[in-house]
Amino acid sequence: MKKYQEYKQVNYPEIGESILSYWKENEIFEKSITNREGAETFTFFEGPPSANGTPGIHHVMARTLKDIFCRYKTLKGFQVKRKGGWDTHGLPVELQVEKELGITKEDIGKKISVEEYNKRCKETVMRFKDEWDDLTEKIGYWVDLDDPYITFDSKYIETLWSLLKRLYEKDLLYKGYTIQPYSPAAGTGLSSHELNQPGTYKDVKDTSITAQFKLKDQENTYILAWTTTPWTLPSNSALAIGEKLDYVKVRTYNPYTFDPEFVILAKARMGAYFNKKAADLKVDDYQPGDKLIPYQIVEEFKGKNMLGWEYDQLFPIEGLALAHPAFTVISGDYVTTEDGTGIVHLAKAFGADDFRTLVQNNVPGVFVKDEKENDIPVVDKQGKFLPVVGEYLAAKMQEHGINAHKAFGVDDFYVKNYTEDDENQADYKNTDIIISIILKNENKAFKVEKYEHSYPHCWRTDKPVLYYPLESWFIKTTAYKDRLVELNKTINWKPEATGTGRFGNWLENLVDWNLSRSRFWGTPLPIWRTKDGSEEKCIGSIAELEAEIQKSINAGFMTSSPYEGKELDLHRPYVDDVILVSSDGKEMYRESDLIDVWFDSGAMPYAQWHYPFENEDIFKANYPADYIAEGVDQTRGWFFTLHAIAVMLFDSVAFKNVVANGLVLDQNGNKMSKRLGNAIDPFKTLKEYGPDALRWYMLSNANPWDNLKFSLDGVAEVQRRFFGTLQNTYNFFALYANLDHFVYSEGKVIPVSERAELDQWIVSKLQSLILEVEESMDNYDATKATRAIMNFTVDQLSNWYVRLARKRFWRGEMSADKQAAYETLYECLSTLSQLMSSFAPFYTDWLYQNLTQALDKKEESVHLTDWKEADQSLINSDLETSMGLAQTISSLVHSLRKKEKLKVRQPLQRILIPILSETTRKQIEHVEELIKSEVNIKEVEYIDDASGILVKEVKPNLPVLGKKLGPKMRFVVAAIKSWGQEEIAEIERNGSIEVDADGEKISISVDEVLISSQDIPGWSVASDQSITVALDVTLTDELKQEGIARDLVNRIQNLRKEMGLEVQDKIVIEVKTDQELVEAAILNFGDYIQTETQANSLSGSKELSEGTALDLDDFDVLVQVKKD
RNA sequence: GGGCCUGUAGCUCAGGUGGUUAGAGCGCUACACUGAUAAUGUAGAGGUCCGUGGUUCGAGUCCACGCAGGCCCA
Repeated sequence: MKKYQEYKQVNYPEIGESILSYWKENEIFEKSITNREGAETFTFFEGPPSANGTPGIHHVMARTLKDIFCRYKTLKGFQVKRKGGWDTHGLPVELQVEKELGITKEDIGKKISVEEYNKRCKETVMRFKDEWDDLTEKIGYWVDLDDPYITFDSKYIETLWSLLKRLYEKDLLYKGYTIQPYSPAAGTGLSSHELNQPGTYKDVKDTSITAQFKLKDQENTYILAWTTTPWTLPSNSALAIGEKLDYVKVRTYNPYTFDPEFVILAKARMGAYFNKKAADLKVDDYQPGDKLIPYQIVEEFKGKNMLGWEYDQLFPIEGLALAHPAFTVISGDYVTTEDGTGIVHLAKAFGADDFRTLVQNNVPGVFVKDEKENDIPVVDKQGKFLPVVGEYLAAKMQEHGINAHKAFGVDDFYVKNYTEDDENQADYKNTDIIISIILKNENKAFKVEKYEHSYPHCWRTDKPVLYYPLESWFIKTTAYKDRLVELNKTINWKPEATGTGRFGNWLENLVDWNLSRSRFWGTPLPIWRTKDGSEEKCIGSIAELEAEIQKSINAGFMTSSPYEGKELDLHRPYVDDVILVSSDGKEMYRESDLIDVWFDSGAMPYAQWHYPFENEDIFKANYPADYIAEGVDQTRGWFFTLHAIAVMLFDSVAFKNVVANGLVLDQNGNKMSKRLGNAIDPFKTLKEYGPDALRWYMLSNANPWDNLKFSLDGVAEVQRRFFGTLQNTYNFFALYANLDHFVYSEGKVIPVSERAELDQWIVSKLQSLILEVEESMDNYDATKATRAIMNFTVDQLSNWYVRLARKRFWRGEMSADKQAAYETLYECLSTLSQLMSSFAPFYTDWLYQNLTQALDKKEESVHLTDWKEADQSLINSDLETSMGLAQTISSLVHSLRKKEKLKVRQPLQRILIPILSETTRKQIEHVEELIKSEVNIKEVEYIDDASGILVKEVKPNLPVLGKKLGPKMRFVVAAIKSWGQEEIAEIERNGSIEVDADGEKISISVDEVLISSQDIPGWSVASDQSITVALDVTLTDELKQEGIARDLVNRIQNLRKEMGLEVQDKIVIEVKTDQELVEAAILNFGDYIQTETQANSLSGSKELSEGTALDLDDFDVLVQVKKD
């Protein structure tokens, strides 16, 4: 009965499948959690995916990354609960449903009821859940799929409401304005999605003005700013510059009034405002009316220097005056020199950038008060100036004698073309033109021209869009900005730059969180208001809602609860049917907004447990998260909303460690897309390569935070090179262990100190590996860990240990040495199965089963084991250095043999190694036997000072000398390079030597130089950084004979194999040769040949007629091999 | 336009705190091994470290400005 299953071939996808069903049958995942009951918790939060599309290969990356640290921490003894989750609300679902139903947003509530529509959304959003679950299982991502949190669930929404209410009570939830695209013709806001419809952007010709803003307290000096929306100029409250841009002050004349003046603009924009032909004209020679206007730069400065400059309000309209810092120069990060003057006019009400920049600089905007004392812009929702501006413009028209196609009353100043006036009639003037003329007349315009540009239009009315302040609900994140920044610094970001840069900078420039969405499928905002806005209620729970409904029924506003006798659903439209009653008995209606879906996911730490309504203990034990991971594109999404809610409501971080992974691109570095056909199907890949190689490839190929250029060849390589090698190593072990009936028995093993040096070495390496993997994983660096494991497995274990130890497994009966070799190899394999199990969960469990099937004491799965700590007493760095030397020396000898065309089978007498220190000598002596057998030589000779043939070389120790000498370095370096053997001997003898450095005497000590051995004169040598090896290439007859004997063994082994003999079969050999050297070889090395080939007899014969002719380089031999 | 990331061999990637001859794997070439065998080993060839300038005795590494690609945001 074989104790260790042997495999001719392994099928990795099959291993994946069989282990998966083993896990399911035996509930291994569940046990990995229940096993750790009472242990310290390690908390992981699942960022919820949306299941309304099929999963891609990049999800394998993200989910693997999530999985590995949870598995690792479980092995380490933590209890790691991980609840799955689904993101179910939001625009993508709605758009998909609209598309499938062939409707638009307008139709919802008309062609289809909101109830029906939301039902469709709910169905659609989980459409691909099965596929997702399938992938999750197949790639071995352990997460609780049976009891996930779902964001549309009523309990989930109830938690959101309670959080919103807490924000509301802390005065952090408010109704404000945000600048949004708005269609005055349709009277409605437009979403960015509506703006992205084809045909929305059209090329139009608008009147553009470069206005002159007069600097305060400076005569005739103006800042120039350009706009394509002159009607926003009365609302100007600041000017923005780019701090790094170059600006000039130019002496010139106004082209309309011919007044002499100084204007300020970006240097790079001068070409657009001044005629080059006028460059040589004298400014003083100008006569009013001259076509060419001369100009002269009188000053140059950076934008930064302009910050804080004050200027006079362009339209000094009574009632629109503003306090400082209005009408000053501020910094705008988006200012460019691509068009205009490099100076941007800002109107708070009519541009999102303007609004943000002004708010950040605490500059007030131009508004008037309505009857409720609210700020409203000077353009109304029909797109028409309020009378306060209208009066001013009308008066100015009179003053300047401006005639138009019609008489303008105070209420006739529409901005854009929202009137139906015929633009072709005589004297047609729109508001922009009227403003232009006024400014020209008042020396406030430097240039007025028609400008063609692309501008968005309302898809329904075809009229231009207005950027306009619309009401929205906000979370006042800015109130907590400092705390958000501060707590972010305690989070361990991988990579760090995402935390300090991308996320940190974003926090530094924080604006309030716009929570409102005008859609249907999402979490409703739980705020009810009276019609006049005098009273508000924020509902924080279902119980509270029901109580309020009861009050409302009592007040007669509702006849019954819409939830009576129905399953509770907090979505629209049901929640919209709830009318509440105010304290003074007025009707209250719900604010129609839904909330941003990012609030849904950012609230998952609380909502997944229905906290605070339930599970307080679970919540408290699992908050904040120790670890989360998502794509770097979530920085301003999930990462931010988690952080914001945690800081604002719990004064805590939501997560302590976060890995932000990059994108998965195709192998050429292009984004994968189904449309381009370069997307990789994860299911197909899994079927072909199995989950382990795929996971391993993704983790080891590049750091997860770098983009991954995904290549199937790369997966294949990992499978072949790494898993293949490991599997070969296991097969080797199993083959011989079964032959020798070896079974590993813990507690009865030979102590490592009593095992062979080679064993001690690999065990030492293994302990070092455990430490390295631990350190990397504790630092959330999986790539480092996987690479270390690969290096150990392939280079150390397989290519060195197994190769050198092979013979110990082969022959003879079981011995202590053999036992030690088995135990050592077994320990390496079983330790690897655990070390690797986080990354390659299927294969390692399979390996673990194979290794432990003969044991009495074992776990059901490698994933249920306890982490085997490194035994640091077994780390022998001296031995590791020795073995390193052995590897280097062997490699050098191999390269010498190649150069001399002497194959390894030909034994050679000796190698010479120059030795500079006793330590090195001892380290090499330690592994001398190993070197000798590895490169097939008889002796190692050491050459030291006493030998008299050692030639040394000296180099400056630059890092040491550099600090001491600085600029004098080059003299000293030159001096040291000129040294011969005498100087080297002197510094070794005296410990120091004096050097002339450009006339100065400098003492150089022996530790400031590096002495190494050089060529041995007359020998063939090879050297590495620190070691030189010479090879004695003399071939004696005896060496030649031994070479022949080895050749013969080699050929006979081949014959045995051709004959199909088993390892243990015995043979008889007859050899015919007329070469003396061959005969001598058979005579002198007959025993060796027989032992090696398992021959019972070996005889030389002159008569042999049949047999195989062998070509031994220099000789021909006839050999006959028979089974005995 | 802004923030952040990346750029090293044909390909995928390593290269604390600046230091002498810039490394690994794959691929390629040659050889070896043939009792791990549809495996394995060894050696070799292969580099403008994206560019330009700067700091320094010394720069792949630090600084500035660019170029190319990417992500997020405008």
